[in-house]
Amino acid sequence: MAVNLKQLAELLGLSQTTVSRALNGYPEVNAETRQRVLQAVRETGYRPNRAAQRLATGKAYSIGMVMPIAAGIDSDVHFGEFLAGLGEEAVKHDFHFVLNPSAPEDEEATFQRLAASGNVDALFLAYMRANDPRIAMLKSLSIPFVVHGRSIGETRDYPFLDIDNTGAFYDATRLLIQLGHQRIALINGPDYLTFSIRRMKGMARALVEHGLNLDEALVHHSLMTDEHGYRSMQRFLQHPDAPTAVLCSSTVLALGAVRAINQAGLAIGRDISLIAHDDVLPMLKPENFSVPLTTTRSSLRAAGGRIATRLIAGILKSGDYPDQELWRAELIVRASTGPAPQK
Amino acid sequence: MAVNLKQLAELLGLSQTTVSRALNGYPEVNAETRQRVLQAVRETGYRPNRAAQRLATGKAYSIGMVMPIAAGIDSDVHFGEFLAGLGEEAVKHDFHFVLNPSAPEDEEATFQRLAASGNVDALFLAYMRANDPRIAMLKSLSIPFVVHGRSIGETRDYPFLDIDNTGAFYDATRLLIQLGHQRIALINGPDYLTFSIRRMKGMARALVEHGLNLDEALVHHSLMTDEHGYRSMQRFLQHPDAPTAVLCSSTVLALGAVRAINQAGLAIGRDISLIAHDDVLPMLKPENFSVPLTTTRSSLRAAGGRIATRLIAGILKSGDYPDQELWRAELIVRASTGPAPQK
DNA sequence: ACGGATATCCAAAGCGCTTTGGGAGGAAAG
DNA sequence: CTTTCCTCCCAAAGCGCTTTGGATATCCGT
Repeated sequence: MAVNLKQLAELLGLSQTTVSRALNGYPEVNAETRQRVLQAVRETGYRPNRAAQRLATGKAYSIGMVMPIAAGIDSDVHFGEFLAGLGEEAVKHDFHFVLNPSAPEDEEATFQRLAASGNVDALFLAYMRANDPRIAMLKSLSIPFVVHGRSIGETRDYPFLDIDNTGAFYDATRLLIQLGHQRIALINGPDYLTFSIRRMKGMARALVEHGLNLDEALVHHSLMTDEHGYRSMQRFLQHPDAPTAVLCSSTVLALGAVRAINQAGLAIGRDISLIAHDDVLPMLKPENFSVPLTTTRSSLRAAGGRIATRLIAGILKSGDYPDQELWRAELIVRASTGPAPQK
Repeated sequence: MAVNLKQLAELLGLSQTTVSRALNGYPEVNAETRQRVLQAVRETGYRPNRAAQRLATGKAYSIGMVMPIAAGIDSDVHFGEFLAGLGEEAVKHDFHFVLNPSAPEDEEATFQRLAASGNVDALFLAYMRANDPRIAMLKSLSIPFVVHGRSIGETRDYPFLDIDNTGAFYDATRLLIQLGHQRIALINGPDYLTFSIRRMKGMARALVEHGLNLDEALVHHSLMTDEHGYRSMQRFLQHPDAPTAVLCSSTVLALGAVRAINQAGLAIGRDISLIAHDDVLPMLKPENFSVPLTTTRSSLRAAGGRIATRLIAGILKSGDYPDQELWRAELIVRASTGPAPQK
C-alpha cells in the first residue's frame, strides 16, 4: 500500500539519491525536478519511514521529558495544557515523546539515563526553581535542551522560553495603582518556583515606584487550585485593613477568589478589583466569568508548542530560532478592575 | 563507545545470527553458548539499537495514546498518576509514547491517524463511557489496544483492565449498613463515566439487599476535586435528614468532605462515617488523614503499569497475559467508620 | 557402516533511508 | 579546440538488526 523511496524513484525515473535530496532540500537538484518529486509525493502520499531515517541518520526523532511526580505538579491543569501544546506540535512533525516519570530526588539520574539511551535527541525542562541545579546538569549532558521558564541566580547561558512575569505583574499592579488602589494583595503560585518569585517582584517594583509597599500579610503562596484561591481570598477579606484589589497568578486561583468575594457579598470591579494571569486554559476563559476578568495573558499551550518547535528545529537543524525568548504578557482590561472604592 | 551486534559477535567468535538468536530466545542455540552471549552482553553493556530493530521487524516499539483535552480530564491528579504508571513501565522496556492531544470531537480521526501512521504498535483508551463508540472504532482499526475500564451496554469482547467498582462500593456500603447506618450518601465522579455508574450500582445493590433505598438527593456527581467534595458534603450536612455515612469516589473528594465535616464541628468515625475509594495517590494517603480513612483501595499507578505491560507483551508476543482483567479493590477499615450514631 | 534425524551454527539478503564519491554534459575560460 | 568548472544526477555503501535457507557435525537405529 504505502510506497517507499525506491518505488517513488522508479515511478519518477530518478534515482533514490535524487529523490531523497529533493525532499531534504539539498541544493544539487534541479528546481523542476524537485517540483516533479514533490508532486509525486502528493499523489502517492509517500511518507518516509521513520525507523529507516533513524537508522540512517542516527537521530531519534523524539524528545524526552522528565515528568515530575510531586505534589501539585503533574497533577495540575497547567501541566496538561502545556503538554497539549507540546504534543500537538510534536505530532505534526511526527516526533515521539519519551515520558519519564521521576521523583524529584531521582531526577538527575533519570535525565542521564534518558540522554545516554540514545533514544531522545533533546530534553525539555520545566518548573524552574531559583538556583536550579538541573541546568548545570543538562549542560554537562551534551544533548540539546530547552527550559520553560528561567532560573534565578544562575548564568543566563542556556536556551529558554519564558514569559516576562515581572513585567506582567508590574503592569497589572501599575494599572491598579492608577485606579487609586493602595492595598493590593497577591495570590501567588508556589513560592519556590521562579515565576512566582518574579511576579511578586514585578508587583513590588510597581508599588515601590509609587511610594507604596508590599505588605507581606497580603501575599499568599500555594498550589494553584481554585480551593486555594478561595481560602486565600477569604482570609484577605477578613483582614482588618482588607485589600481593595487582588492579583491572582492563575485564573484557576481567580475562580476560587471570585467565589469568596461573591460569598462576602462584594461586587467585583467596584468593591474589589481583580486581575489574574491568564494561561489561556480552554475551559476557563476570563471573559466568561460573571464579571469578565482583567488579565495578563500568555498562552501556555502556545509556549508548549513553541518549545516543541524549537527543539525540533534544533534537532533537524531546520529553521533558525532565537535561543532565548521572553514573551510579553498582554494586559487585557475587562470589567473586574475599577477605581478604588472611597473609604 | 557502545558496541553493536557485529562487534559483539566478533568478540565471541560467533555469527551475528547466533548472537541475535541467543538474545531473542530462539531455540536453535546451545544453552552454553547462550550463557556466553548473555555474559558478554553484561560485560559490554550491549544494547540493541532500537531504530535498527524497528526497521528490521517493522515494529514501532511505541504505544499511542490520545490525550483528551476536556474539562477535568487531562487536568486531574488521577490522570497524572495513571500516566506515571504507564510511563514507568514503558521506559523499562524502552518503549516510547506518542501522546496525541485531541478534543473529544476529533478523537476518532486522531485514533485513525495514529494507527495509520505506523508509528505505534498499540493504542490505549481510557475514560470509558456507557455505550462508548470508541471501542467499535478501535476494533475496526486492526491494531492492538487495551482499554482502562469497561464500557456498559457493549459486547464484552475487547481487552480491558478494570477494577470491580461495583463490588468495591457494594462492600463498602455493606460495611456501613452492618455498622447500623441507614442514611448513606455518595459523592461520586462524573455521571457519564462508567466507574461512577458502577460504583453507584454497587452501593444501590447493597442497600436494596438490606431493605434500604438509594436516596437520589444523597448522590452527587462531579469532577473529583477537593472543592467539589467540600461543597457536596456541605450540602449533605444541611439536608434535613442528613446522612450518617458518606462514600467518596476518591480521596481527593474526601479531602474536601473532611474539611466540610470538621467545619461543621462533627467528629469523623463517630458523628459521621466516611469511606473513600483510594487510588493510592502518593501525596494523599488515607492513613495520614487526621482521622485515618477507611478505603477501598486499588492503585491507579499499578493499573497504568499493568496496561503498559500487557500492551508491550502483546506487541513483543512475549509472556501471556489475560485479555480481560477485573481487579478487586481491597476494603481497608480504618478509623473513619464507626457505628451509626443513636438518634 | 550408512541413511536420516537432530542440534548448532553461519552467510547473506533484506528493512528503507542517507550519503559518499563519482560521472556525464554543457558552459565558461584559456 | 582543449581545459576547467559547474550543474545535475546516479550507483553503491552503509546504518544495525532480523531472518531465510542452508551448512556441518553429531548421533540414532539397523
